[in-house]
Amino acid sequence: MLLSNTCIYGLRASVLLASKLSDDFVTIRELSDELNISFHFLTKVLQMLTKSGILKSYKGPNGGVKLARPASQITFMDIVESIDGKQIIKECALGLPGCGELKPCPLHDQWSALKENILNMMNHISLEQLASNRASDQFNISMHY
Amino acid sequence: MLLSNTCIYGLRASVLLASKLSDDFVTIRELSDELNISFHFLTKVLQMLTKSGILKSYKGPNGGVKLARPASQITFMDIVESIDGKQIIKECALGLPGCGELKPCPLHDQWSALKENILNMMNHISLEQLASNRASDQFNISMHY
DNA sequence: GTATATTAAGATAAAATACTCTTTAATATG
DNA sequence: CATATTAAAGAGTATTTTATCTTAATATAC
Repeated sequence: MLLSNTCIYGLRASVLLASKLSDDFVTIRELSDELNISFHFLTKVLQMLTKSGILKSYKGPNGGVKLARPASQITFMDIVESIDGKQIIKECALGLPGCGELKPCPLHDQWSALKENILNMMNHISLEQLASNRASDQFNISMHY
Repeated sequence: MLLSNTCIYGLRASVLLASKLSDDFVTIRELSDELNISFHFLTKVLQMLTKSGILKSYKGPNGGVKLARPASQITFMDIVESIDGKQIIKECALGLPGCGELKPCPLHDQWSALKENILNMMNHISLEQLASNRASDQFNISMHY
């Protein structure tokens, strides 16, 4: 599994937030109900996103969370990095110490190519695209034998 | 991280076995020393591969483990499935219940394409190729924007 | 058969991840 | 000010993954 459960929860909540038309704060309870995720756990996850500046939060009545920037300016990768960290994809699949351009491991070239594809996807797809289900506009991935 | 640590250990040990010229059994101690992995833990990992028929083992003096088939007939995926199971790559990155062709989630198409690439690589690269560092012969992955 | 080499199996421990519960802080409303 | 609503913070539990240690089983050599 590439992404942690925690990260997937964060992504799903963020996409849901991006799909909301109004700019009002949305309560975490509402999100957790819609997504069928434990309220308390989702609270923890969204705290991470708030701390990293992806969400804004507001306490008290009519409070909740909302995206801190327009959905078009938040990428899939922003969420992933904020929750799972920058090193989701290891240098190489075999995790060999010191694997790199200089001393590539047996799988280095193939892995690099796949890694690039994954990272590109994450870096280029925005919450807006995910929310509007138009993510596919952006990409054309192919593989030749 | 796509693969578990356990799985990566199994892969590294298998590639090392595939690189041995003689058909003798190799002790797990020798493998763990060469790979710098805890002997006891590697023993557990290789037990999985033995149980699933990828390795043969032999107890006692001159015992050890060896590949059960020619390295050309064992794929990267054989090892991965045997250790991390068949579901390394979830249906879709967002892990939405019920995501599929019928009711695709926002990321379904992109994810499917990447997934295909990853699975293809794992299914087509053999231990022989990994051991001889000729894995790159097989592939030509590209991505267009 | 005794000693030695080796994997297999089981029991336990440590660390990371996933999840829950309780309390606190901030804000709004009357 | 009192009450209600909400996120933040903290403490605790459960599960999974990673790792270690000990004992058993199997084979060899003498």
